[in-house]
Amino acid sequence: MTSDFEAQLRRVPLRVTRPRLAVLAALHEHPHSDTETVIALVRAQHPLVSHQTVYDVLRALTDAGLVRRIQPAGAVARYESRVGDNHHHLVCRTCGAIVDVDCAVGDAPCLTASDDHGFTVDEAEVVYWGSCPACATEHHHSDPPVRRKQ
Amino acid sequence: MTSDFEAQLRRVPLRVTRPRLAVLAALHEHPHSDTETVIALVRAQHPLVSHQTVYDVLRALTDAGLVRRIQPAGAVARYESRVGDNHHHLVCRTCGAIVDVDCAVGDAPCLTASDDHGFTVDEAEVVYWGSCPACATEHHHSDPPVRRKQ
DNA sequence: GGGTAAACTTGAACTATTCCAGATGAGTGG
DNA sequence: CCACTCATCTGGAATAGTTCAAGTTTACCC
Repeated sequence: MTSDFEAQLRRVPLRVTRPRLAVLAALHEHPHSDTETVIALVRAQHPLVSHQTVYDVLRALTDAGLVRRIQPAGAVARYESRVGDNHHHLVCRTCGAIVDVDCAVGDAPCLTASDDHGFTVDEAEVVYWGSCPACATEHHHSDPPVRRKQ
Repeated sequence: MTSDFEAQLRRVPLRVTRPRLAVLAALHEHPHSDTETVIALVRAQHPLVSHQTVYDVLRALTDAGLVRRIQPAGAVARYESRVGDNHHHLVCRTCGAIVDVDCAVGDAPCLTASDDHGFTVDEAEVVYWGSCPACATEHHHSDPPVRRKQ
């Protein structure tokens, strides 16, 4: 498990450090975590890791393609370690929950705009907005509002 | 033109004020503007309008459905007055330019996820990422990097 | 083991946005 | 047409997420 993450880092290549292994492990077990959550998870094992290091690591891993940054409108950045496919996300407007959803129509149609206006398109990102099962059933209570940036 | 915006506000209903008319006019002539740009456009006619008022107006108009907020990952919020259809956007990774694109497959398929995991989906947002014609041809120069938040 | 660039720590800075309290004014009813 | 009232606007301060910068440590190559 750990050696798997080590191999991922060496393949990129990036130096193998404790903070990077801890971030990869955290995202593997808690997909769609935001930075604050990743910091807490990393510090559970290595209390002395600085927040700046986690920001640096997340950027390095994202640039290297080992993790993917997702940022629904009005929310903080979240990260996931599932990369390489083109899957999309369901996002709950109420509680912010995110779940993966496979691309509905395979790869190709997802990249095809009706008129590309001369753009060179390399990715089509789809976000399905709605309510998760839990929030849909109790939307009349005093919902604790999600912290949103917007 | 101005009376058209006035009618829009009364229909919602929202009070008709100079800041609101100015924001609607600004977005009508400069779609996909960010807040800073809207503030500048409004102040061209009404120099004394505060930035907080523009933020308030944009929120009120968004909540009322007269404008739509769009916020590509890692960028500041932008606004447009084209509402009511479900069109999508092409976004240039280099310069941040945004252009509208009609929904490729009509309405219904756009709302259909391959597996909704129990979510109640009310909107499918599609962002096509790539390079605009200008940036695609000169991507080797020292591109002035776009100010991005991420 | 020693050298070196990459990575980490610490602490401050920055930016977009929001919060707050008080002043103003648009719409309504007299 | 005038007064009332609540929505709206002003001005200023605060917040949160993220980034910048300088100096120290450490992973990797020889």
